[in-house]
Amino acid sequence: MPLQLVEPKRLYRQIADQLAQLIAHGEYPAGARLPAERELAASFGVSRASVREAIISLEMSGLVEVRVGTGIFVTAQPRSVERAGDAGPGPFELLSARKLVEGEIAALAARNASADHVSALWRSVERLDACIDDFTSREAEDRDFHLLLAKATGNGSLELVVGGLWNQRAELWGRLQRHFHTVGLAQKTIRDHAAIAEAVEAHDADAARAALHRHLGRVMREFQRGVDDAAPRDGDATARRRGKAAP
Amino acid sequence: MPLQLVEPKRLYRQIADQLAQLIAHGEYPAGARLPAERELAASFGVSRASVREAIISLEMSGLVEVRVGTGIFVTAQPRSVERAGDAGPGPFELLSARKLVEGEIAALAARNASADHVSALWRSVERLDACIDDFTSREAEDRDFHLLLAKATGNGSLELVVGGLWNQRAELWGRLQRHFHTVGLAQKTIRDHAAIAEAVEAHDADAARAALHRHLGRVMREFQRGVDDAAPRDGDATARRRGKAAP
DNA sequence: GCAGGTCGGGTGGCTAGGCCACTTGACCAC
DNA sequence: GTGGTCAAGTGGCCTAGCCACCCGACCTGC
Repeated sequence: MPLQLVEPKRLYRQIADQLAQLIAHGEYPAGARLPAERELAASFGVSRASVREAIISLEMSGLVEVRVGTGIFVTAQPRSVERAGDAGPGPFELLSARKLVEGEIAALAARNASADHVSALWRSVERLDACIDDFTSREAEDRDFHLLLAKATGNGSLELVVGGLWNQRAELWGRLQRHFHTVGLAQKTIRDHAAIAEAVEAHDADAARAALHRHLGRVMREFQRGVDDAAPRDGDATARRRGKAAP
Repeated sequence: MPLQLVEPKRLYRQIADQLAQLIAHGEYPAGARLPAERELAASFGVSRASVREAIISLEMSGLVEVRVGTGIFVTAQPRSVERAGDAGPGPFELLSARKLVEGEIAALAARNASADHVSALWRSVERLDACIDDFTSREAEDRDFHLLLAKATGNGSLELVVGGLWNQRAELWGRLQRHFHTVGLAQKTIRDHAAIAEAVEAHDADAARAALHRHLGRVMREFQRGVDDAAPRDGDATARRRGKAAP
């Protein structure tokens, strides 16, 4: 029993976390086949049902693809960011796109949000605080906050836009998460979200936009640091170039 | 066995879909408790394991929240405004979302566009002029222009965002057959696109944003006229109501 | 009366073991 | 070579059961 019985969180999440880590660390590269469910169950010391639940959650996150009768495969993702080659948008593009789009969304949300929307935002902040130790639910809560912000604009299309941005993020997830899963970072995120919620509650559009820009700006800087730490040679030059116009 | 044996997709997805429908249709309003897993299993005629998998997928989608020893609860989010016969965002929501998002994209494009990008925009305007009589290629050309504008920002994520907005548009038009697109409208579109291209070429961000706002604002007004003609009652009141908070 | 405890029914969490349908590739006959 | 068969491996799904937890009803005892 390598996993604690009834300690912190649901079993399938622990398993999903561990598998996600293995994938992120390159143990199972994109396109690779994971061990069979029965093997995973044995090696984790859990039942096959729990493994299946974990797999389903990974499937939902787009990290993994299940082919019946064949196996479970790591979703084919664009080449790793550490390699200079890039297919699809990189993390900095995504983050600056989010800054642009979600900044305006925050401003509009500040103008349109109802009391219900505001309290939903605050509840999300509280939930994030509550699950600070659980990587998976932290991710979900983060996403939720930004979706709630979009919802607070009262414009369903904008919700879908933000959802699309988070889907883009999911594609980068395996690469990003290594740099993004410290608790300290999550705590800063809580403060940022709270600042945004506050501005929305005050119906201050400019403050909301600014707070969101600060939030994502900080995330960009943190990620930059992560890239520098991981690859002090030229990783950041590559990354920085990717953030500018691509001729 | 009310559910087909080995038909289309995995069981848990079918169950999740049905539950999501029930939630969307207000069968289980926000905050309500779903029937117990065992009951759901019985009523669906499936095993509890499958129900659990479905619940986990709904949990991952943020539709549902599981409280151990207590029950499964619908997450407090009012996506159930199904009433007036429309699911998903309406045309006015989509257009104002595009105004918000693409306005900023136009401004950024004005700052970042290279000479190549600018000439690509002009070529698109010319092509639109050339195929003014062909409804289908006119549509494609229109879409192309807006995608080129996003590409001119140099940010791949923004291209995907605009692509997503046009997908929303495609779905909308599937629902409401009314493509009130006239040649006269297309000619105004050409002028609008030209104005945007001009502002981008001049690297004038504010002018670009304003030109795009004018463009989509005009489209909104035209569409409004179409709605009024077709249904003089309250077509837009519905749309407007959906923009406010849903109790 | 009213705190404070107990207890039991209901709920989700997880395990064990089993059967089925599907995929794949090796093997064999033609 | 081509085509078919067949068996092993895989995920899909089920049954049956025990456990930990939550909560309300029901008792105590002050």
